[in-house]
Amino acid sequence: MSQNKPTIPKGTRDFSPVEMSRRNFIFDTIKSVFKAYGYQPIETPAMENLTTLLGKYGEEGDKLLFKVLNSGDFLKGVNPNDVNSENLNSLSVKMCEKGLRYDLTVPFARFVVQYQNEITFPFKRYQIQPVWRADRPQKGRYREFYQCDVDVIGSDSLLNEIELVLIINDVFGKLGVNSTIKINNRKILSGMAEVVGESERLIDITVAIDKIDKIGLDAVNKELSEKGVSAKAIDMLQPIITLSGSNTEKLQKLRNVLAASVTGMKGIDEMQQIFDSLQPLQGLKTKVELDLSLARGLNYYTGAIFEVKANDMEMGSICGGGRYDDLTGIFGLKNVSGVGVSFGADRIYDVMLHLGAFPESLLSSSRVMFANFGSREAAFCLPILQQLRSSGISAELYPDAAKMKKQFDYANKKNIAFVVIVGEAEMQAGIASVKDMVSGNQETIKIEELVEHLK
RNA sequence: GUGGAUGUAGCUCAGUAGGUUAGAGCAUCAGAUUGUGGUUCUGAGGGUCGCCGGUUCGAGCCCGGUCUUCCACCCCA
Repeated sequence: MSQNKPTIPKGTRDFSPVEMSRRNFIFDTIKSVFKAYGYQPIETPAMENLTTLLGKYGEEGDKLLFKVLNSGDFLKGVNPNDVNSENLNSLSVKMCEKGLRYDLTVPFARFVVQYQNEITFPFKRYQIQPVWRADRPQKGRYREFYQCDVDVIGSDSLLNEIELVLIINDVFGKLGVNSTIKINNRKILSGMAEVVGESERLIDITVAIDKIDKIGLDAVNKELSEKGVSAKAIDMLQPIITLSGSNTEKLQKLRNVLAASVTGMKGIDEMQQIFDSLQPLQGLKTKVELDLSLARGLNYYTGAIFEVKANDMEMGSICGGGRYDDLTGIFGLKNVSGVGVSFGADRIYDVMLHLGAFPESLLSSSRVMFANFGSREAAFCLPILQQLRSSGISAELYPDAAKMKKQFDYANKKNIAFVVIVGEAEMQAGIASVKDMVSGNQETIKIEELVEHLK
């Protein structure tokens, strides 16, 4: 018997009924939008083979993978000489053949390759499940959190990118979260690196300029220099990093700068096409802006890159994604391009809570509670409750014949809209006293008219 | 992984130079009110002061370690 207080692991959380109703509101909203665009759900296991996960998220990502210790003799195959801290990676692979998934995209790629003959392409799927990262927790960062992924795989068309923008717009519109979609293209970034003669440092360059909003231009230049980017190249990068104007103005300027790069020009064309298509779509509440400083660390992106930030609260990105031309290639299926985004439900929750964006109605459970006066009255009420329920009115009977004060208190705390009182007198007369818990008014209703009255 | 803060009742926090039985508000429960909540009044319960160790006659307070949460970096949803 442990005397210690029960706890849960660092960075994980329990969710109360109130929190769950809010979380479900987010999940249900997102799901309804995904369905409206014809996406179908899948699920994959919490654990994947470690070989599926390793090497997909960069060096940093590998470190953040939770590994699952083998069952039984996990030291089998481990040479005592191998046990030292310089050898942690190969050691952990010997003792752990499974790991918790780090995101939903890589398991999805695995899924697509594994079931390629049963899938109809283009395959539009959504997936809402938790993922785990051994990160150090802080604001908006958890070790267990939910991602809500939508992806189309098996189609090169830019219509998919456009559709994703519309989905993002719909989701945040329905949730009432003002946000901005930042969009960039990996090909433009490649073109930049190519034009300044630093192609092999693409990742370093993108990671550095990704920070411009946070640390400023000077610090970005310093970081570039520290990463070994030549002074000349940094100089050439300046007009690109600090590019301003409308989306099309930016693209125009870029055409001049990147004229020498075939890849870069292709990226510009792609972006132009996306913006042109979005132009005539009215009612797009969410701003879409070309942001060249948007890089995103995941190195499997090859085309468009998306990131969504909440306008009214400081929070990391609440949604992100992009196009990956060859993610399935590493699992043996070549030439299949996909594009998708992932909504961070937990961050969206934090933003909505901060903004007070959750509907009040989420707090109530039943619409109606019947007061309990004893077994005879309760028995009389049960059929009435069933009638209400079958009419779509959620109703409950207080389980004990407790004091009225206690029963009303309960209804009050649970935000129940009406309390129905059927005691001896009401039973005799075939009526019910119905109290509106918001206004405090109470009226007498015939039992037969209850359903109609409470709708 | 690096650096910094934090931890006292269910919650939000007091706690004076280390000195008897550690306090408040809110919440909970009971009563005032035997068929009426959200207002009021009265009373009650609830804490090994995150955990482990050290210094001291004596530690909530000082020291070391550890864990949690939070913040910055790294990276990211």
